[in-house]
Amino acid sequence: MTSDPPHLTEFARSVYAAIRTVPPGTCASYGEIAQEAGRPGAARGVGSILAQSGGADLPWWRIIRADGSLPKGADQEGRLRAEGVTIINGRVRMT
DNA sequence: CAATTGACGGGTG
DNA sequence: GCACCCGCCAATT
Repeated sequence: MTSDPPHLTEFARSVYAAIRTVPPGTCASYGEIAQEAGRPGAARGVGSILAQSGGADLPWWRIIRADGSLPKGADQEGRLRAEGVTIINGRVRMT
C-alpha cells in the first residue's frame, strides 16, 4: 500500500468508540454520540465522520436523528427492526 | 487558507 | 407539520 494512512482524528476515534458502546436493540442520536465523544454539539461532525466511515466495522444503523427519525431510510429501518427496535411511521419509538 | 457541503440540533413563525 | 435561520464541527474542493 503506497497510499497514505487515513490518520483518523481523536474525535473520530472517540465517535467510533461511542457508537460501539451502543448495545444491540437500541439507538443513539448524533448529539448523544458527540457528547460521549467529548464534543457536545458536534452532531454535524459525527455525521460527517459517519458518512465517510463507510466500510468501517460500525453499527451505523443504530445512529439516528435526535427526533427519532431515520437519516438513511429503508436500509436503516430494516436493520433496526432486525435488531429488535420498534419503528413507527418511519420513526424510532422513543420511550 | 477560504469557501462549500453534509448521515445534525434547536429555536422561531 | 412545514419553512426558515442560526450555531456547531469535520471533510472536501
